[in-house]
Amino acid sequence: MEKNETSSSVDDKPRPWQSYHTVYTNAKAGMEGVDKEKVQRIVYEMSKGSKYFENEEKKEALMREKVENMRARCAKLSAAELSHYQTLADRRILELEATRDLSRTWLHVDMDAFYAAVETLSNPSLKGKPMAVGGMSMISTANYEARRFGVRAAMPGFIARKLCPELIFVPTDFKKYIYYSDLTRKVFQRYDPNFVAASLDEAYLDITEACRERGVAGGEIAEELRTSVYEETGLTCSAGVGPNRLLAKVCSDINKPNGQFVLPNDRMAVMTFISSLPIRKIGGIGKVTEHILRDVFEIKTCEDMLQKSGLLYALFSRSSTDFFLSVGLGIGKSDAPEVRSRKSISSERTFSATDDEALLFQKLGKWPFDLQSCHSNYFAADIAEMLCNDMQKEGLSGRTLTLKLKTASFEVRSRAVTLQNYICSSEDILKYATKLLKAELPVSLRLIGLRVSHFNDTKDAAPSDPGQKTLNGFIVSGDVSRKVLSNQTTSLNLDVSDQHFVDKVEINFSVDSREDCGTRDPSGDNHMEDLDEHLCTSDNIMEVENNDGTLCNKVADKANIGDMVQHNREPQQTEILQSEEAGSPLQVQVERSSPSTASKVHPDTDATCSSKQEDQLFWVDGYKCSLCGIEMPPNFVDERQEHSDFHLAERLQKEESSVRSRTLMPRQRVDQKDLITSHSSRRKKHKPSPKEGKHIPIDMFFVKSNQNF
DNA sequence: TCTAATAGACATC
DNA sequence: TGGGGGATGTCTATTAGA
Repeated sequence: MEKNETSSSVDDKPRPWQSYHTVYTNAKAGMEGVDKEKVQRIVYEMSKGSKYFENEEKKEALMREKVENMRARCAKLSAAELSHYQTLADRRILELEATRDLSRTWLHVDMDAFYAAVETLSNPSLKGKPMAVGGMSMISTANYEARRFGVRAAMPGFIARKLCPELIFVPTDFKKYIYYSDLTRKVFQRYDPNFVAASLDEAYLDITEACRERGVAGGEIAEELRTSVYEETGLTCSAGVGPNRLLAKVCSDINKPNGQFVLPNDRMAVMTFISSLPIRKIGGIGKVTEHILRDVFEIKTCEDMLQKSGLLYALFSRSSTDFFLSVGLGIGKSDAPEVRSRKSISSERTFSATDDEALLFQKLGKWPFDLQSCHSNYFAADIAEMLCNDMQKEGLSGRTLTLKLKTASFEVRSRAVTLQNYICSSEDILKYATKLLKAELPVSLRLIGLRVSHFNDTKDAAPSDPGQKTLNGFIVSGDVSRKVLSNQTTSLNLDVSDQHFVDKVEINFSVDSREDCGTRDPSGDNHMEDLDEHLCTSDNIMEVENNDGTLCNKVADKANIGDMVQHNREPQQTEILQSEEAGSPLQVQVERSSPSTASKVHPDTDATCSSKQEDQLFWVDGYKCSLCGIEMPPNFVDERQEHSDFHLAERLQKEESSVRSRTLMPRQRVDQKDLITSHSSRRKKHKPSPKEGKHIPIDMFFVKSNQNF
């Protein structure tokens, strides 16, 4: 619909790029004179046909659907209903108006093109030249010279280079940014010791007391602060002064760069300011919300929110409506923000899309013993380990693990499991993450992420520092090694902002909190150990494990037993396949096999129970399938078991087919093949959806499994 | 009916 | 030539279990 509207214009030439909505053409400071149509066309030309583009189109279609649904709901509202909702909305507006606080003065400081400015400071030859901080895949910041070409943050480097061929790319260097950020924060602290750092380059200051003590207006303080920042860092910043944080932030953007804007603490002034303010300028209203509000309700400015308050009240949730109406009134938070503790911690990596299952598992976590000599790539990435490191640095343990996946077609999925006990070790994270990932296979992925939430004791958890979270993300994307990350994070922990947080929260990173990490839950019961029992239901196997010292050996033993048993499974084949059809976990059957039998057979030497030696599966060098070459580490017990089962079923089918082929007609042979394929794909694929029902929590799954036996 | 868990979407820097 | 980030929080819808 919108496509049709925009695909032709005055001269009737098709302009398909006009319907490709990207953030890249949005107004941003320094982009006022940009030829938007040119930028849009180049971005479109470079994007079309790509998987990313296709996904964007899908998202666009979904958004249109949302708009249509909402329009339909609007149309269904009767006059009586509308009047009812208008009454409710009017009442709510009065309630919100009563909360308006004009007694405080907030200052929002935003450093101008911070990373780019710091880079120019340390390399003056960049001055006056278009420059971007980042790389070919993504840029973090562009200086104002580059912005004139349409280059901006969050734009892929290769598109930026197309827009501005002379663009200079500078890699991110967070040590520098943290150093300069610390300098700015030292200035901020002089005006508000409890300032709120929103990121490395942004902060909110309550300057009410500073203004009162010195008998000056907010604008004067802003001017003085900006001068101090420049004198002490050589960097410019912009500032906004207003009665609350929401307005102060909007104000700081008005005279960017190196400027400021003061909104008086006066209701009329606020309402006038708000009346023509585009909704997109408000923090919290992004591309999608703007689109919906504009296309469904014709809301373009903040004032329009009040005009359409009845409809908003009718169609949005209470919290969304409250937010929209507050925006319409220019009301924001003006009290000291409560210190929020961190709610989750995560780590994710983007890589070249692959459906190589071994590779995907490898991205998730490394094997718990040294295989470097076997396969150097196994240490290329290790998300579980990185997450574990980050958690340990902050003394966190949590009981919900979420696996995030981005498919080759840019579709984002998440799969979560909530455990009965808290985890923080990389082994535990890897164990559950592997289960979650396994259930998604086969799949081609370009990103894997892990997040831990539901922390052990949120009261004692570290407060979230937006500066740090940003830092983590960019350091990793900026080709900086984990070692650097570690150092920098440590350094940041000691910087001004964090002292500031520490002052406020009295965080306790005591040994106790670390002791809570791992497999022990607050009650003192060790559910994780229980779970291990469920995982490995053979008492005999447990004996072997309990007598064993290290985890590595435990895992390896488990795996070997699985491998060994595999070679003895031929007589049980019918039972195994039936069991699987019934939904029973195959691994349990296998692991219940007698270790004494297993111990007689070595995977590499077994030749006793196969009719055909060449069809036998064993793990070359302990990790590579002898039949198809797929690589799976020994601690991937279940995966290896399933893999073995697959080959076993395949072989049986082959043998059966070869017998039948002597008597079957060609068509019947095809049917047989279909049968195998469908069976095989059914066993591999399990992709639960909200509609289909919930994931069984993993620990519950194993408890149930155990009960079955 | 309330609550917790899950999944996806959206937003920010 | 191909190449489109990472960390975190909030909200909403849906579902299942207590």
